[in-house]
Amino acid sequence: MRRSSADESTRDPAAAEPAVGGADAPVDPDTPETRGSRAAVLPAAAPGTARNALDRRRILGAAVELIDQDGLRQLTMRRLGAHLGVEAMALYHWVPGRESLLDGVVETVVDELYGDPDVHLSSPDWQEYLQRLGHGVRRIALAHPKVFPLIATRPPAAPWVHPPLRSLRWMESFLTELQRCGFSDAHAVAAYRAFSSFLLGHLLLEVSTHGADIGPIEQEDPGRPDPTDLAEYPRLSALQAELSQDRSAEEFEEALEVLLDRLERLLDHPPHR
Amino acid sequence: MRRSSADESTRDPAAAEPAVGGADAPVDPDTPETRGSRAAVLPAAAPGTARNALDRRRILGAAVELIDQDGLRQLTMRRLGAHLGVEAMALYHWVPGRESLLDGVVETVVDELYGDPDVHLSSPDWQEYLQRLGHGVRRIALAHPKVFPLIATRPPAAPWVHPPLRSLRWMESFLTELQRCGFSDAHAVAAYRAFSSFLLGHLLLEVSTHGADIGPIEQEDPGRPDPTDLAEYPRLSALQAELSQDRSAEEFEEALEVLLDRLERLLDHPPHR
DNA sequence: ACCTGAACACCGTTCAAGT
DNA sequence: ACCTGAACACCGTTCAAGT
Repeated sequence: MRRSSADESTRDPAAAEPAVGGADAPVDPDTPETRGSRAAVLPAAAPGTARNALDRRRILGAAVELIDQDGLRQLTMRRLGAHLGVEAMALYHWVPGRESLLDGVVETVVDELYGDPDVHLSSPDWQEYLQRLGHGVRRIALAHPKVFPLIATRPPAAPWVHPPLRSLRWMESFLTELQRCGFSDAHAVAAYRAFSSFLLGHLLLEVSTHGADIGPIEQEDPGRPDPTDLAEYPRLSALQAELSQDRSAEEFEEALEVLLDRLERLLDHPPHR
Repeated sequence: MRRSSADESTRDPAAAEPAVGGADAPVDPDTPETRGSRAAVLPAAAPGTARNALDRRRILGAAVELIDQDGLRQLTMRRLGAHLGVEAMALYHWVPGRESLLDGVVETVVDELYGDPDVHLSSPDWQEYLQRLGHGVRRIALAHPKVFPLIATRPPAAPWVHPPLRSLRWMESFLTELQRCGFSDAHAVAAYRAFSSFLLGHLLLEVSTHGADIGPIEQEDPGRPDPTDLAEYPRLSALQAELSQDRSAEEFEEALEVLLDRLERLLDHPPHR
């Protein structure tokens, strides 16, 4: 599955143009050197010329890779350095510290939305816009199930920047689209919150079911013979087959439809102010 | 700072009666000694008799306290030991390790539902049941905003044990109530998943907005003058007032109503098998 | 039975020193 | 300009030893 697709810095298979490092992409402002190095180092870097050219983007890519593989707990400055063929201390030249590294990981993964050919910043129909956006975010969550809890729980930059979108550009796009289609100020914001909440709940449940974890319990502990002794829970054991089924895809589809219907009804009501 | 406030085990100011340690509260099965010590040590323990009686419950209570105060990252075996007036290594007699400690923290907080006089395991009306249950979970999330991300993201014991309920007993109760009211197998399970997803999304968004964090960035960094430069985002800056408002309570109420309506419609449709 | 001291392997991070 | 070595303070965890 998760091939070594990130290795040759071909991290955005779809969008060759703006992608992550677009000039106006919101970047972490606290590392001034990125501004210069980004445009210069990255597109050049012929493989073979400078073998171990370290830079912020390569570091973040490797960090995502490590979390995808081994989980968040295994992402260590020292391990990340080793993975990149470098001492851990070299990373501090490109990243202020581990916390900021995790912020960068979240930003990197969320920014994959820009590379998704099925998601657009603008669309004639707001319902199609939300459909595509929702499915795009879902694809990201499923592609990085061990990163998603981080996306969901990292403290937002501002209190109104919600997970899982977490991006000023997407917020701007979201609000613009809906207001262009007739949503009032209050209703556009309400829609943004309802949409975020829906995505967050559904996708966190889905990746959590798929065995995502924050931290490594990975190992099957043979000492504990399946802690689920259902003897005392008759309803539960009767429904176990039903409970074990994974209907996530259908449920997502249906809940999204319900949400869109609900939002559509907002359009008929006058703004409440 | 970290006073000895937990020392006299007066950890539940509000609920003096059943609270966390009801006799039949589900306890972590992997430490057999709890079964004995619980009933014996805790209710007895006249303050002054055995000053530093350590046990699993006191440890978990102190851990919750520390996370509530200082955040997850500050919860360290060594700090927790110090908080309890004991060397860190003493904790390993009552708890297998840090991971299991965190599981216990989640269980402890979720079990506060049993002490909530407004939430019942059974109710004549399934809608009232879900209303009370939902509000109970919300109260817990707001009471422990720094624990809730842990509740939301810890890997579940079984793939069908979802956050945020995370308890076989509540699952059993949930399914029993709905089936008693006419929900089919498939519909009861679908309702359980929809309800979990709604609670998870809404509450995680709410506590995340309230500045919960997993890890300590707590400090206001004066070097970074508010990273929100909205110059390039006209819609966003126009709606900033709207976005800054906290309508969480109303939104919760309304979304819960919508969910209940949606579930009610399930009752009219024949089970799809 | 319960706790401690000392030790081990591993963290994140700083900083002077290398090239 | 970029990376390394050594060091510091702090982790989780083990285990023999104390009482």
